Amino acid sequence: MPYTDYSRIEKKWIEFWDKQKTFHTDLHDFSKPKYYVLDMFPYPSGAGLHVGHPEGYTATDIIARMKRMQGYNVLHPMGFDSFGLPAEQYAIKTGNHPEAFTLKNIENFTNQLKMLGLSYDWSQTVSTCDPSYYKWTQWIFKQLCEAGLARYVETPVNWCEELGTVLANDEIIDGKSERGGYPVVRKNMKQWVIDITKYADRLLEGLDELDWPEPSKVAQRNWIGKSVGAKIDFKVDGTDESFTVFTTRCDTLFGATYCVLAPEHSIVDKITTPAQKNEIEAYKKACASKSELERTELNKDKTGAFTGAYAINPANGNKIPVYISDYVLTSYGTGAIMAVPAHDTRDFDFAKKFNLPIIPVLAGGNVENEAYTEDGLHINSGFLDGLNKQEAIDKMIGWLEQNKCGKKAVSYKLREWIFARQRYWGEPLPVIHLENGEDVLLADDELPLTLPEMDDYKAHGGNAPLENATDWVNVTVNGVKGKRETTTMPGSAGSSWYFLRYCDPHNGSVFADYDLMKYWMPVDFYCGGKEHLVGHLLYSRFWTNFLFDKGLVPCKEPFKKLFHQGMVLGENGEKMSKSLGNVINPDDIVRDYGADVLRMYEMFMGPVADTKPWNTANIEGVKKFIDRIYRLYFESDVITPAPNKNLEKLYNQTVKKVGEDYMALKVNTAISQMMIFVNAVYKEISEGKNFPLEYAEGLVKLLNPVIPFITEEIWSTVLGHNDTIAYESWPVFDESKCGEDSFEYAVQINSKIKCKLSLPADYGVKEIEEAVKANAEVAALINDKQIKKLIVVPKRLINIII
RNA sequence: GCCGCCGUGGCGGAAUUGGCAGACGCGCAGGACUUAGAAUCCUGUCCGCGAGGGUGCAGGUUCAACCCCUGUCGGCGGCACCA
Repeated sequence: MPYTDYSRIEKKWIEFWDKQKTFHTDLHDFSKPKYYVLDMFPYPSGAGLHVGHPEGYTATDIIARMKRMQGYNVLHPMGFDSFGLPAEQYAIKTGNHPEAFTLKNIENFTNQLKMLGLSYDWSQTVSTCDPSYYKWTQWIFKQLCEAGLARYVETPVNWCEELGTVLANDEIIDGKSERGGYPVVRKNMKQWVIDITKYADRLLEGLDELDWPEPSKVAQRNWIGKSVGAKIDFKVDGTDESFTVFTTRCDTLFGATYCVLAPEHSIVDKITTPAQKNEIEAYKKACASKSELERTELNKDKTGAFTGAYAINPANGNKIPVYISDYVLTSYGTGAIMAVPAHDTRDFDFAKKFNLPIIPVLAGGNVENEAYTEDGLHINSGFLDGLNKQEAIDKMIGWLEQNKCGKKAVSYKLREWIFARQRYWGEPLPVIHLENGEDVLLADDELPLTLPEMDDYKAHGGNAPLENATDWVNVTVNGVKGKRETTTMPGSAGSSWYFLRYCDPHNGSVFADYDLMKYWMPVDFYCGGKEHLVGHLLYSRFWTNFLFDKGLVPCKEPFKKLFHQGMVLGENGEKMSKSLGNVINPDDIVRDYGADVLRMYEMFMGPVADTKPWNTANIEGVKKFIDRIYRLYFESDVITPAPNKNLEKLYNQTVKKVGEDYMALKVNTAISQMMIFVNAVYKEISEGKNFPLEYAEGLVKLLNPVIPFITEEIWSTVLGHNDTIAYESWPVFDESKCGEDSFEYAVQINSKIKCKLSLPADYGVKEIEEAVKANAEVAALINDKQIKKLIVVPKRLINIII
């Protein structure tokens, strides 16, 4: 059966597209409106593609193909986020270079992607581990250094002994490393950080103008975590020392009955009284050795130690004790809090444990057994008594500023971006630490700083693997001896600007030409998983904003419209995983059914945005539909130029719906509409009618974005065209031919459907009312009851209340 | 604990966003073609014999609720002492 063997057709068109450079984008051609549609580039893992990849890639491919046909200049590139831990682990295990392994995987991925008929321009691809690419990653890092945003500082980090590296927060799950599940501890280390918090407000404001899913905006806002409050200074009684706390509820200051400092707070040693010294030291030690896991596990039970010092509550002059506790974090606010146990659950727990006074300052609760965290008018609060929350906050801020012991302040959850990994397989930082204590950046013409060849990729002790490359590490700058920085950049470095590089991927003198970016940026449609919301998507926005400020990029925001494809679950409704044995390999599906079937099936499963289970049985249904299309064109001779009025309306409706649904990535309903149309064509044929050439060509064009192989084959073989269908003009519809002439109204009596009534579609309310009243069937149903109300909605329904 | 998403036939999913619930497909049943099967082509298919009842459950708003509101149960994802 010829129509079940699509592999010949698919092979033919892959070669054709390659040879003809069908999908090559001339980046310098500004003659048409542009459309930049981008997938988040993959990490080229050794396992190859899984079925989740083709879902997102087919979705964007549909948009790219449609936009080309609609006359846009389309940039639809693909590349590889190719630095990363798996290649390094492979290198450690086998002693081979991670690059060779990575390049092999990239080749494999590329072949798999080509096999799927994705219309990427493979001559303009990008790979983050390519020195000609990471040269510019290093260059951008330099710009960040020069702007004072990248700094070499002592910071607490998540250290994983087993992996021998620092991990980002999102690489830790339940206090263990995401990879391998090894324990992670906190440790102070001197390393490179980038202060993304300087851009926190910009990143917050920028969200407003973006066409992103609202939940994704919410997630970024929460991650940035801006809180507006006040900083309040507390003097330490009997000393010249003081510390500052951050609070969002300065109005509860009268209820602050003690203060708590983070154990790492710099003032702790200065204020601790001799009598408390041992206790404080012991507690600090205990905290330092606590792993991330222990900290999270113990979050119910409060611990702490008394410094022996007292602070003065500026509102009422009361002497209140100062404690240290690890429930106060150095990394947020000022690392010190005023505790208001009456109205904060954590403070309440701590106060109960250490027997500290609890004074309610908000009316309405009972603070005997738990903190009262609702709102209430102020009590026990001097000049704030009787005020509500906002009034009291405003008044207190005024009072603090007047008395010079505090001021309005903002705090963010967003932390500095730790820009260093103790790994080999990443971009080297272009920095030399000189013996004289100076740190120097490499000159532009010394970039890229490439990775040295090594025999041993494993880290030893707490050192980065690059420490082993002594020839590379030890350098002399103007007679001064120095050592290269041996940590490398995190994975998210290279992926924070790759979308810019696609505008000009081969440029050797600048990361991307400004005019090219001016034309192509921003990305019009960006598709990728939700898991990158707070990492990659935030860092990319930050870098683009930064480069915009430097005048190097023409737009602040890189991704105008964002779309998340949903996850594809296994057939049992659970996440696909090797251990559950429910992994579907796309290669197998392509081999057994063909790429068109895989593409269409993945689109027909449900809306691209939804999480949905795989269902092999349903593939058969899609295959049948494609077979049906094949037979319609190849085995029937009903395609003639003559018009066929019977199909006119449905054809126009189909063109309209398919275009709309593709853009919204509700491809499933677009496909079902085309099934309806094909069914109607078959019906015409069975009645001896023809399939008009215009509609036959239109349908092939509508189908092409989803099933490019078979439609190219039909376009050339059956419809006799010499060139690719890819740039043929998109079918147009006539709105006036989409509507029905008549509408079948459901007639409800007391909101229950009783009968149907067919009326002309252009009838207004008045005409419908008259027709209803005149209708005998309706009259019989009403009997002779009184009509209390008559609700008529044209093209919807009729409801008669009696 | 907090934030976000989702609950519709035997299954994947539709429903013009407040207007005939179940489009389209799978599966199933019946028929045609066939010596027979496969493939293909028709027809039927939410439950109930029926009046009716149905969108996780219980309420509410409305002439009208899968859709909006309140509460509740269940599943998924993210964050986690953020002052």
